[in-house]
Amino acid sequence: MSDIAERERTLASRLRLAVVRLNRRLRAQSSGSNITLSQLSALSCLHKAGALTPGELAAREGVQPPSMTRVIAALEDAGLVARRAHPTDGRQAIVEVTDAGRTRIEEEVSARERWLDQQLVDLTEEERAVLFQAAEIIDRLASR
Amino acid sequence: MSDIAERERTLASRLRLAVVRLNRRLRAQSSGSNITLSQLSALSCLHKAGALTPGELAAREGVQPPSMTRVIAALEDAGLVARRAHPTDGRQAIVEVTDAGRTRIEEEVSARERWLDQQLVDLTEEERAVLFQAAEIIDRLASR
DNA sequence: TATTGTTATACTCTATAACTATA
DNA sequence: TATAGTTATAGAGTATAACAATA
Repeated sequence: MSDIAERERTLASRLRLAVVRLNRRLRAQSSGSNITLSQLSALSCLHKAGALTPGELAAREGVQPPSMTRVIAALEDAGLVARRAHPTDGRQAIVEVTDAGRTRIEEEVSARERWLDQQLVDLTEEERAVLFQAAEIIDRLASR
Repeated sequence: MSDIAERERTLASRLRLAVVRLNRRLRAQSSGSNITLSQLSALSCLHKAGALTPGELAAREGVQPPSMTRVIAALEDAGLVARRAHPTDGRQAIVEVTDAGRTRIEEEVSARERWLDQQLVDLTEEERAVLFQAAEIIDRLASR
């Protein structure tokens, strides 16, 4: 194995472990909160996009449609999103964030990310800059 | 909210989404494979550390003892780790990787990380350097 | 009485397969 | 017949609470 391939294997291994561990910590923050991490993620996505069909939302979040069905149902039960009919295609639906959902996003994001926020404040400016760039790169990887 | 706090909130939000998405992709690679991502992670940890008690292993992986009990049981069933008695404390056990486990680590790591490896190869040298630094920072955050 | 580990139980997240309704 | 979405089912991953064995 060449040095470059070896370094990449090490990078893959390190990145995998780091991501698995941080994901675990982030999910653990959900205890006692109102909505789950997946629900918050989908809600944020809808908030940015405006309104999407369930299929579009599943594609953007990178999950299969049945997984998104459950997330949407939970958000709808909580009154945070609403469905309306698609104007031209009776099979599809349009999902959009309600006023209550918009209010909740701000509350939840700050509540759920309090732990992470605190960790980030403790870093140096340079370290935060690295994470900012890394987040963009990782997002690009995971979207492919 | 100050500009710095706002930027940190954005960073936390971006980092959270990136980590959730990459974690999902990494777990999805498990399909068709032999052991799960959690099992591989514990196995790699034991491989590096030599031999650990279940409690030590749980602490290093950042999970609760009952979660590690299940992971160890699966690895033991597969013959990849073995237990032996603790020399001085009858309550504890020593878990270590078997020869079969050592062989499997190399196979699995390369098989499981093939997807991630390919993504990393497609990046620039600078992007890989950012991820390398980010992995260290994230691991430090998640360990606290 | 304190510590280590396991068992019992439950919930989140996600997938695939099968089904329904509409195009 | 093809597409969008849901329902049914299953498995991974993890936690807390209760228990057993040993210190």
